[in-house]
Amino acid sequence: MVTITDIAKACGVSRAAVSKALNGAPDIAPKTAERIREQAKALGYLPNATARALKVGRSYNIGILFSDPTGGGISHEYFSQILESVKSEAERLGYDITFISKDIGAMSMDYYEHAKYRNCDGAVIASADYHDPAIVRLVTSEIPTVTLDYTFDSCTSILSDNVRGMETLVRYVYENGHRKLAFIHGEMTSVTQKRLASFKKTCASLGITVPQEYIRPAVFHDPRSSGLATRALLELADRPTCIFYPDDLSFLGGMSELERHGISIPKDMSVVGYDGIPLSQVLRPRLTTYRQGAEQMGREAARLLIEQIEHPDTWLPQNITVEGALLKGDTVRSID
Amino acid sequence: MVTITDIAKACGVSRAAVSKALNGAPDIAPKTAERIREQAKALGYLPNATARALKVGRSYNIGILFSDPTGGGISHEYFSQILESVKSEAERLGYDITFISKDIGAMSMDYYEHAKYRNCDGAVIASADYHDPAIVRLVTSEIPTVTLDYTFDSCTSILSDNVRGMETLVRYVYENGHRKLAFIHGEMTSVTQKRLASFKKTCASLGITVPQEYIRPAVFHDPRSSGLATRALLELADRPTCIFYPDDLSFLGGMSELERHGISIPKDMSVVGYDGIPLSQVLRPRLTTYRQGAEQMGREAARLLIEQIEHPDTWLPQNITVEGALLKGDTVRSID
DNA sequence: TTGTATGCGTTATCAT
DNA sequence: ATGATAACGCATACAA
Repeated sequence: MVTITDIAKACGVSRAAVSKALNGAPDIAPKTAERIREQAKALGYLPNATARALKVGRSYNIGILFSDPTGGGISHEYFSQILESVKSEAERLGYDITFISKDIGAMSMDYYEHAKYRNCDGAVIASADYHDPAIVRLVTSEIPTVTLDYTFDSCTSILSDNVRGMETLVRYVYENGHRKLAFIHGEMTSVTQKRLASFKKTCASLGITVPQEYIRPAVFHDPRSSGLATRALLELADRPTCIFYPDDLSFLGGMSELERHGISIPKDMSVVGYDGIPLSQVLRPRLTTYRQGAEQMGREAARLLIEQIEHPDTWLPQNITVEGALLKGDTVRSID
Repeated sequence: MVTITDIAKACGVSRAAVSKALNGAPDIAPKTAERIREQAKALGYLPNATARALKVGRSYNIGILFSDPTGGGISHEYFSQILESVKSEAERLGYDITFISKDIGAMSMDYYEHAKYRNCDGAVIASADYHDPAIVRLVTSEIPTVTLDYTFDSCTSILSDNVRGMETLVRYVYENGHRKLAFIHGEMTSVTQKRLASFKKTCASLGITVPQEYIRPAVFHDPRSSGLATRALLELADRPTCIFYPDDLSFLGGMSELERHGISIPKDMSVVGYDGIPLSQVLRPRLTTYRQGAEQMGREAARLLIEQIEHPDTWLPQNITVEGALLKGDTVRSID
């Protein structure tokens, strides 16, 4: 491994001079700096992030925390997209990203401890359970954090516009003549609460009454549970004309259940999803859904986190809402 | 930040004693060690991975490299699954993972340089293009590496059993009476070469002749290109009875194209996919496909990489093939 | 059994 | 403009 000491020797200068030249310090003679840089390149010098981090107290590394109790958090397309965009934006700004988890090897640590252990300059958090004390500890620590889809006081958050998204979907369905809307929701997270509240509120403002039995619980990203909820809805004496699913993937469970009953989409039943993942627009019929701006959310999360890291003095917590867009698709039929 | 120096002071011992006690060194009095550990916990001490890494030359951090020229590498379910399993196995063994990429911030580096910069103890590589000189440089460097779905000399690799997988699919289709098999393949990677060769070989051994026009190029994970390939197949005077798709996701493109032509699956056309991602079994009809053992591949990759890192002396490169399994699904019709 | 001294690679402070 | 030196937090060879 070639270090600044090697370069210093080769150039006949001190290590300090090399460090300055390589970091573009002003108090170094231009031609000397040039000579040093050439020599560094010639020797194949690479800065050592570890040594630098130890010295300057900044690792240029940000932690990313995906916590999903149902396992495989990363493998949901919505999360993957966020991860990918956080990653590329962070890299663009000179930061690497490392996953943060509990219990690394033999040592048992919580998220905060893990982040400290790795000297993360900050952390992006995407969690299904923001009540987890370990998450709260990290968020309320001195480590700069940005949360996704949940707001803590004094912590920047990036929010999907769940309220408007759901309102947009309900209105679209309403405009197509539907008055009997059923809603299958995910676990009772804050996201679900927002969507459910928006669903009810929008229905109310449109003069639609939603019977209690039209609201069914299921599990996010779990087609089976949404399939069961669908079956329950189909067993009702007075069936809905349109079913809202917790997310696009969950719709697939409903789809097969409907098919099993010989019910055609959208001829006999209209449906809408949520998320707008690429998959939803590849299906036939294309799913009517609401696209969350996952890439933009990830990008903003990385950008704001790094801004906070680099300018802690002028920083104020922000709650940014990223707008999505209605994807009309073909699964909502216009009825009279 | 509380360091071993603080603990040393609080306990009235030297920093060395603290270090030894915390690392369970044998040459320290049990009761002293106990006292030190208690004090460490009381003070909320956390080891500093950066300082330790600088000292011992090991970062307990492994790099993971996903390179997919078509962008968003992580967001394909197959890759996500591998990432998730590499991550959890590595963490179980005491390692964190960091993404490695080109061009981090202002500095332009290749993969090798990035890995060195971060002092990665090793790297897991999943690439679509193993001819990329930057990848070759990393693989042939002194950094321990494990490759997925590609074999380099003197480098451990984890391979999906593409040859057997394709053979299994062909035989299954054959047993269901099909003799006119079309094959839509992805980009000409080594994976594609193996699958294509296995397809042709198995067909030959079963006495099936595959006309040139039954072999169509497309792009992995790109439903549109597979849709176009499907259309081309449908325009043939002598249509195939079964179409092989490059992967499960690509099948969706074919599905909508078939539907557009009023062709029902599997009544009028049989199809098979590849990958066996969860999605494929949620679709109706369930896709006939071959499941690659993504979780197992990731786990093995992490396990073998860390074994190599920790026992470089007794280590030999291995090429491990992870077996998959036929998912029969419902998209291959039995014909006479 | 415990402590002292040293160095990992870098940067920052302070002389020169 | 340049260099000597110390320090970041830790682990280890060696001395006591």
